[in-house]
Amino acid sequence: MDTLGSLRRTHTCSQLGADNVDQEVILTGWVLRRRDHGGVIFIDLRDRWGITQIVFNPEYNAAVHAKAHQLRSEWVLAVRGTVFRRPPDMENPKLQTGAIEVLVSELRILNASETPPFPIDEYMEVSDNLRLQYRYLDLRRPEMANNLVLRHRAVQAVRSFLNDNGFLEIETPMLTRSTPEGARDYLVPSRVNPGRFYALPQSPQLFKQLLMIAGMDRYYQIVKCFRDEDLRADRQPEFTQIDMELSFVDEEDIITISEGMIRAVFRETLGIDPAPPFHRMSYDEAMRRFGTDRPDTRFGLELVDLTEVLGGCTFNVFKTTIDNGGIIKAINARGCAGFSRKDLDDLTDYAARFGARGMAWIKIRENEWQSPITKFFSDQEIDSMREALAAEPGDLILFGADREAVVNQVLSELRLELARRLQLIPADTYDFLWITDFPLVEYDSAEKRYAALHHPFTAPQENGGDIPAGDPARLRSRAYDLVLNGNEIGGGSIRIHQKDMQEKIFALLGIGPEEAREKFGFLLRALELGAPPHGGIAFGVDRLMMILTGSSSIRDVIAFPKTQKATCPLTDAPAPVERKQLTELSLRPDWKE
RNA sequence: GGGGUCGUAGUUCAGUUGGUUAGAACGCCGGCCUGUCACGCCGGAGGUCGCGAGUUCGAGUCUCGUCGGCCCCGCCA
Repeated sequence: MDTLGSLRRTHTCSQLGADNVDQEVILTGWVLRRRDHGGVIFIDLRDRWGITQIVFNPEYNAAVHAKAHQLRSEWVLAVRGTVFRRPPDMENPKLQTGAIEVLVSELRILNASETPPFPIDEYMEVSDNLRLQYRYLDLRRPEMANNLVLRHRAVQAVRSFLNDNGFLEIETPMLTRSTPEGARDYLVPSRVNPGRFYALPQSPQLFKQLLMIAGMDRYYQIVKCFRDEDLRADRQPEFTQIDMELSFVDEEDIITISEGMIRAVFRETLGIDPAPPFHRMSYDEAMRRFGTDRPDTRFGLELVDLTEVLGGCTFNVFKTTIDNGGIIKAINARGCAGFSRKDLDDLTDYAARFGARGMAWIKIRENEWQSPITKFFSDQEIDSMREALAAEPGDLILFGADREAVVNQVLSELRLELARRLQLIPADTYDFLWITDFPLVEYDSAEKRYAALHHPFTAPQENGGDIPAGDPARLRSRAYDLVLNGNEIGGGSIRIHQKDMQEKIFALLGIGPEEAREKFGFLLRALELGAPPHGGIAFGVDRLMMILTGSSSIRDVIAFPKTQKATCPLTDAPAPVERKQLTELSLRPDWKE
């Protein structure tokens, strides 16, 4: 084994080209592959930046060539050599450095490597568990390394943009207090305060509001947030937000700043310029047309409400649904009348995953509406449906009939599934959409109370002063979400900055004066001491990077992510602790060891 | 808490109605090879079929349980 000594690389493995011919260079990196011809040996040397072919020729340097025979995958090298132009027919257009190669005159083996447990190339899919167990090997793969590079560039673009716009980057505590509402907290026991617990922040929400009250005016932070809920392909227990808050602003200011920031990110990463202003749509319109508050507007297949049209129909399922206060909506799947029985069964099964108890359909033929349920509709009802859906021969109509929430969820998911199957979603399209005018609260039937749709500090729109008169569900909030290709990538609101209003909202949410004082007393007090009007927004970095890199899982843009059971196969966290540690924390275990 | 799916060589996978000695490719080891670039040719090693029960003359294959990966519902203000 050799030492690095005073050898320092002169170039990375992506830098050398025709301009460097005849130069003596020093490269460092890992052995990606060796091609040993008995005589000449070729090694693809890899570092974070790229790949360069290095050559060992016995006629040029017999001793170095002999030494190179032992090289194996993932050995760590430093080499000194001369850049040679490759003969024209031996250039490798697949390599950035493919015009040249480096003929090695000095080889230092800095470390050997056992045969890696999986190949460090893009040609074989490796199981997630193995990848996470050897994440440091997984991250050597250019695809993964490039994801981290792109993430770095995105975050730097954010910092640069916000710095240029008068923002201060300020850190907020990771050890804070648990608050009601929202997700389950990760708790941290306090050693010096037995029986008391910190919570890891679900977001820095209250601290950033306090920073506004402190007069910081414009704050941002690229910050970890923690939520102890079950994982998904786009959800990790710890995730990163671009969190910001501004004083003396309204919705338009936040939207403008956000659009500028997103634009900077896209320019610096993909080289794409998504020119503001982005489209906007009210929550009500999104729910009506797409059945979701984060519609993917890259394709059609919109939902059409047929409740009125079919109010008098004799089809018992529809009639009963409407009589019980439910709704009927439909999607016109254009040109899909040729779907087989199996296609329709598959779609019905898919719909069932989201709560559908069935899925009625009609195939529009030249001469008839082909369906088991056509006979229940009058000519007038058929005409009305034809008009509402713009139905033409060759189309397929899919129905949802249930409570409004169920119909919307089922049909919005069905819409996405149809678009995937019919390949209606254009690639490399980035469709931004602001959703505005959210409801302030929604009724939680399980808890039998109203819950904040966004969070309890979101300001109501102007008539909010009338609370609790009238139907709380009709109140709109000053919240906004940014949706990109059907993914919620950011959300925020103008906050309540007056104590009276905050107390009213707490009351509406069933948080009594006593609980409010105990849990949010510090906020209410701060609101009494000169709180400026303020608002903000937070963007999910991981989800944004998922879209920018085209990844199918959030794990591919996080250096060390967790499995779906929230474990880390690399460190084996979470792990048992010494009994003494628990004792110090005044915790007594009651689980089986 | 629930549903689905997968688990076989280092890796990715195949393995027929339950039936002889569990295969392939890549990788690995050895040999040959001076222009390859996912080099090539020849040879070789490598398996508690996730784990545990059960059914059976016989289980990689069937049943039950269990552990783990992934996807989803619930959950995620």
